[in-house]
Amino acid sequence: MVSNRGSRPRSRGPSIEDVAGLAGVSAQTVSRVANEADNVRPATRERVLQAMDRLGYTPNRAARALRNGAFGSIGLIARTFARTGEALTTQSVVEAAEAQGYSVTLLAVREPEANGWRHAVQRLSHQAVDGLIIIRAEETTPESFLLPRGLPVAVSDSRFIGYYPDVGADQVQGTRDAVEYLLGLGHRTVHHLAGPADSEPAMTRNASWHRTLEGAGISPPAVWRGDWTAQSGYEAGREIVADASVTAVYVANDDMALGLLSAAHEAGRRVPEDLSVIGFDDIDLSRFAHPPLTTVRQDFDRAGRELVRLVLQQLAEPGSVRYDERVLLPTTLIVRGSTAPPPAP
Amino acid sequence: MVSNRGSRPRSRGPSIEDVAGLAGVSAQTVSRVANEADNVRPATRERVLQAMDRLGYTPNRAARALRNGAFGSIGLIARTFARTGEALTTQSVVEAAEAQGYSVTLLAVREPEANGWRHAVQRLSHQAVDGLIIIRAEETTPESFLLPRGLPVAVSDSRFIGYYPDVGADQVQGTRDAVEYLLGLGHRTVHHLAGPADSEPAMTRNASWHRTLEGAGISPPAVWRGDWTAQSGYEAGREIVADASVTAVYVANDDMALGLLSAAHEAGRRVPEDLSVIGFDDIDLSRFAHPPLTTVRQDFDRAGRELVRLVLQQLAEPGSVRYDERVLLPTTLIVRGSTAPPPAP
DNA sequence: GCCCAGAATGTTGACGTCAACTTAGCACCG
DNA sequence: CGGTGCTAAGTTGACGTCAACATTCTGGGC
Repeated sequence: MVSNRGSRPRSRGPSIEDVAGLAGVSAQTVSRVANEADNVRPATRERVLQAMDRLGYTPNRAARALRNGAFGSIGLIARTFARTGEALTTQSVVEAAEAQGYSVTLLAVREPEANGWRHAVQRLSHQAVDGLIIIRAEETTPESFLLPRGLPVAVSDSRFIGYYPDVGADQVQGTRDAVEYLLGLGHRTVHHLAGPADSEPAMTRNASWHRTLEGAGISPPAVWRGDWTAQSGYEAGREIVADASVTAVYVANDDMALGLLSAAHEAGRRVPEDLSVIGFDDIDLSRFAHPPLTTVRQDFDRAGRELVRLVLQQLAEPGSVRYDERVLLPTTLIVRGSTAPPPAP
Repeated sequence: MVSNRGSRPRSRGPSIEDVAGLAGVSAQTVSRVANEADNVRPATRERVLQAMDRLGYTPNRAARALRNGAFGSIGLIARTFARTGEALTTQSVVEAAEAQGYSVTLLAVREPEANGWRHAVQRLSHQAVDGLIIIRAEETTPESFLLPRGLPVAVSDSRFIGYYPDVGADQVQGTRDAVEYLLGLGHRTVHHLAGPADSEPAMTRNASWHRTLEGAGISPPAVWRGDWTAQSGYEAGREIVADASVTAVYVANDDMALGLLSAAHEAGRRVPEDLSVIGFDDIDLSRFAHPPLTTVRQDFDRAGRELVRLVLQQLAEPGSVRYDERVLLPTTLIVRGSTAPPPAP
C-alpha cells in the first residue's frame, strides 16, 4: 500500500449519533430503524426517518463491514473487462449480485504473470470482499498464489478449474457440434484456429476438435493460433485463406472468426461457397456479419448468475460447495450463412 | 437494506493483534510495518513480516476505511457494462484507478427511470466509495435525485453534463468531420441514423449533423433512430437501403453502422459504390467489417483516465474542480472502405 | 391503584486500525 | 558517568455500527 490517501480524512457525513440527536432517541434506535427491525413504535420510526432524511444520512458501510465481518461486495478479477466474453460475464455477474444485495468490485490484473495475480488477490482478498470470482485466469496457475482460507471463490474459464468450483460453457460438446456439423456438410476435414495456448477454454476447444476429428477417422491438421482478437484472426486468416485446400475452419471465438472473414474477403475467397467458417460465443455482431456467422452460442448471462450463486452459497453455508464442482452450461449451434457444403473439386 | 447477510459473521482472518502476538511486538509496530513506516528497526521489521506471512495476514480494509474515512474505491454507475462503449470505458477506468491504488465498484442501474438511479446512488453513495463516476446516464436528469454533498463525481456522455465535471469525446467536431467528408466526396446530402432521443451524445451528434448540413446550405432530411444496438441499426437499415435516393449515411455509432451494412448486403445494395456509411467509435471489429468501416474514432482509454483524474483531484483538493468543467477529447476520422463518391446518376 | 408481562428504548463494548502521544532504549558528548 | 537528543517501540482512544444485555415504559388484569 503505497498511496497516501487517507492522510487527511475527507469530511465525514452524518453518523448514526447525529441522527439520534436530532430525533431525540438513542443511536441504537436509529440503527433499528435503519435495519428495519419491527420493534420500534411507528411514531418513533417516523421521527427517526425524518431526521435521517433531513441530514441525508446513509449508514457507513465501512463501520457495518467492520462490525459484521461482511462487506456486501463480491470481487471480480480478470485480465480485462473490455473483451466481449469478459464484458458480458461482468454484466451478468453485476446483475445477479445486485439482485442479492451485493455490489461488485473489479480488479484488473495488469501483469499477466503470477505476480500480477498475486497482487490483485492481495488487494481484493479477504478483507475487502465477501467472495471472489475469477474469470479467464489464463496466465497463471493456482499454486502460484494462495487465497485466504475460507474466502468463497468461484471461477470461470480458467486454469483454476479443479481447484475451485467452476462455471463454464460445455466447450467439448459445443465444439463437437460445430465440427460434426461441418463434416456432415461433406467437408473432408475441418481446420482449427485456436485461442492462446495458456487459455483453458482455448485448449479445451482445441482438444475437443482434435478428438472429434479422430473419432471420425480423420487425422487432425496443424492448428493456427490467435489471441482471441479480431486482429489475430485476420492475421491467421491471411495464411488460412491462402491455402486453397482448406474448405472449413472452426474458429475458437467469434472475434477471430470475423477477422478471418475479413481476410477471406480481401483475398477474394468466398464464404461460404469456397470456405465455411464457424465461430464460438454468438456475440451480437455475428448475426450482422457478412455473411452472418454460424457459431456456437454460449449463455454468458447464465454463467454470471451461476458464479454469483456459487459464491453466495459458500458464504451462507461454508463447505456446502465442493471445490471441484463444475457447472456445465449447454451451448447451441446457431447455423447462419457462413457454412455450406465444400466446393466441388 | 433487506438482505440478511452478516447475521452470522464469517470467520475472520488474523488481525493485527495476532501478528503482534506472534512477533512479540505491539500492534502499532505491526501497523507501522504494514504501512511501510521507516522508523522500525530492520530486525523487528523482519520478525513482523515473517509473522504476517505465517498467519497470512492482510489488513482489514473495513477497519482501515473506518479509521481513515476513505475506502480506496471508486464507484462506477451505468445502465450496462456490456455494450462496447461502456465496456471500454469501464476497462480504462479500472486501469487508471488501479494505477492510483483504487479499486472500482460497479453498480448497474436496473430500472431506467429515476428510481433505479436513485436506488443505485443510495447504495453506492457516500459511504461505500470515495467518489463516483457516472457514465451514459441516459434516462434521468440530475434533479431527480440528490447525491451526498461533498462526494466527488465525474460524468461522461450523460445528461448530468453541466451539473458535474464531464469527460467526453468532441462529438460536435467528430460529427462535422464525418459529414463534411461525405459532402466533400460529392454527396448531395447526408442522412443520419441517430441514437436514442434520451441520450446526450446521441442528441449532440444529431444536432451537429443538423448544423453542419445547414452550414453547407443543405436542408437536413428526416433522421432514423436506433438504440445503439446492431439489431436496431439493421432494422433502420432495411428502410434506409430501400430508399434509392440515399447515398450517404452518418450513423451515430459503429454497432448500428454494422447492422446497417448487414441490411445493405441483404438488399444487394453495394457499399460504398451505391451507399457510403460512416460510424462513430472505431470499435475493434469495424476494421474487419466488409467493407472496413469508415468511422470517427474516440479515445475511450483517455476518457477513463480523465474521469479518474477528475474524481481523485476533487478528493485531494475539494473545490479544485468546477462543477461545469468539461474535458473534450479530440476525435479522429478514420477513413476505410465504406465511403466513396456517390454513384453516377 | 398496583403488579406484571411484554414491548420499546437505552447502555455498553467490541469489531481492526492507526494518529497522537508517551515511554523506553541507545549513542554520543563533555 | 550523568546528561542530551535521538530513534524505536508501546499505550490510548476514536472512527460508526450493532448484538447483547439492561432498563424503562405501556397497558391490562385484578
